[in-house]
Amino acid sequence: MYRTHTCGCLRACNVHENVTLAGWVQKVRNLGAMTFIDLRDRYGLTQIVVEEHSPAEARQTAARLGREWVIQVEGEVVERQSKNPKMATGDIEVSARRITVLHEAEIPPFTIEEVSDGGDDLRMKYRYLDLRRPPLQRNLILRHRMAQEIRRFLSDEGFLEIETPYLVASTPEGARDFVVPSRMSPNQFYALPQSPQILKQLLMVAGYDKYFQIVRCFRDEDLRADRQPEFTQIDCEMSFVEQEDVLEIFERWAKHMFKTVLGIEFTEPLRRMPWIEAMEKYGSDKPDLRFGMEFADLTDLAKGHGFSVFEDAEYITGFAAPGCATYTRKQIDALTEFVKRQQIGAKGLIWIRMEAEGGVKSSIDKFYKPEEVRAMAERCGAKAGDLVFILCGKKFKTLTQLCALRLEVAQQLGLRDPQKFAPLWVVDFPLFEWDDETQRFYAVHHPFTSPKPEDIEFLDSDPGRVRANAYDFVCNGAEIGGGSIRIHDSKLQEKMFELLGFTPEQAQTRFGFLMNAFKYGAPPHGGLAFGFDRLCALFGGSDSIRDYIAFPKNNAGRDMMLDAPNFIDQSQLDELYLTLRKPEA
RNA sequence: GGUGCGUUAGUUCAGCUGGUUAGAAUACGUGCCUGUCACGCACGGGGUCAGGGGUUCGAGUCCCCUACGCACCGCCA
Repeated sequence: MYRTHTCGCLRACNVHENVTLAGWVQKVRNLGAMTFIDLRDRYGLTQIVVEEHSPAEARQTAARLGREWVIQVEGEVVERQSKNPKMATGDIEVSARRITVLHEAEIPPFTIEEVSDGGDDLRMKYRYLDLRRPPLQRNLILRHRMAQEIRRFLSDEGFLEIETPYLVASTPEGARDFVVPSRMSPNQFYALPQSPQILKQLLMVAGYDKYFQIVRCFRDEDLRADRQPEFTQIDCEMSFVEQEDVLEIFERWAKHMFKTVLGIEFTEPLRRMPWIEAMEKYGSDKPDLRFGMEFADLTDLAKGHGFSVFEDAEYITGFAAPGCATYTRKQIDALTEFVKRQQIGAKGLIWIRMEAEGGVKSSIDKFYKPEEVRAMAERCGAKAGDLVFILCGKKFKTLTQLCALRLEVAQQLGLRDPQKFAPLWVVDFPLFEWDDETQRFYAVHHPFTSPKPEDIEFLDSDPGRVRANAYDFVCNGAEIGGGSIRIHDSKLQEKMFELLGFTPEQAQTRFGFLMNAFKYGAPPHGGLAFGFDRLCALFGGSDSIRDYIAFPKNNAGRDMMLDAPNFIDQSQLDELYLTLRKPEA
């Protein structure tokens, strides 16, 4: 037996017990006649002490130990002469009788402690060492607990966990597929699923009316801090439900997660915000509601005074930054530069300062009377001491730009508190989105999303006006989940394909198996999927999902530890009838 | 496809308007130390300044290209 206890469990009540521990040497402190060793496993740290009266062999072994050596220690639990209140095991230590080296270790490339000195790429390359650190262990333990709670809740609600295949057929539209060549069908390819969307709808046709799966999904798109090429979804689908049923059960689920995992209770119903309201008040379909600073439409107040910047604009909107009237010219200039950066693209930033003494000062004083400026500021909800920011231009572009500014200001004011949670549903998404470049409508969600019944009459006359039975679960400015009620009527589905510019033949080739399945009796159904990695990062209070995935990929989609992707042998290529081509220079 | 920032000791970083032998902290090694827990003290080893090209009497420092990393825009039905 390698150990009788773990490195996290011994307490004062264990004093005088003879124990055997095993783990990694985190640190050795040699004081001459006595040596202290911090021994680590995933349960914690226990201090080992080797003293002058300890057996000579134990003293000799202790003298040669290095960081990260794997050792086994036999000894007696003793009360410490000087306790360490910062350690869970700080009241005791193990006086070593025998130390066995199970494996020597090279000097690690970075320190493996609570706070590491290693940079991102080094920690990624030696991920197995980084994973020894308590913060990463806590993250993976959190992930495990969340997975357990998800399964418990959904299983109790009657959902069945059913696996769907990873080798499926490629369906263009949507994200780029990862593709897998088939040896047995030369020149043909499987695709890895972007999500089990169609398969879960087929499960509904098959009569499994409550399905869920914690499932890996694959998308060959560029990455971000919150985006990985393979990621995990909590994928759910239900039959004989309307939007209200789906929202009800998953709102209870979300509250269950907050309560059981974080101990946070939401007693009120979650806010449901129509998409258009989210856009007009926050400039985003995933508003961060941890703080206010709502936008106000100033178009009518601002126009008609001969200020050409406003006269030429389609939409004028602003918000009040609380307590920012004291911002210096330099700070405002920096924010102006921020919105003018290429990635945001505003032409300029207009400001109104509501001075604490009651005066009003603005960058547009030349064009407006003080009471006109004050009226604009007050519509933004500004009070004395606040600073109002205004942008103008094309409506949705301006709103998006102002959203970036709102988040930046909130960041500077420390309002994006990771310990605070502001969940909500965003509902009533538009069904279609017009693309200027290709001059056609695209499905905002996917082509199986059902329109709101009351908007079906506009499908032909004004497609842009049609709202969808689609919904997103949003928290702290991040889209955590989303879904829709699906179309189960084949006539309506055909109409959708037509509006999206598919010929009946194209629709048949791409989605024929789903359409054919529907012919045999499709129940009304709908569902949603949550991004599990994002949910873990949200609960853990982090913006980056990488630290919640045991073996993540880097910015360029590479696994720096395995050095994947990589070249394969010519014999493997031959077997697959593949030839390679040099990338264009 | 694009933008920004970065790459100097094992590691994290400093190195100003170009100018003698490139520094600090930490890690590592050796010695001393009986209550440390960020142990302390002393000494020591450790550098292709990412790679290539250019400007210059002279480049870690300025310019160009390439590679790599991070963040973002596009993209992600």
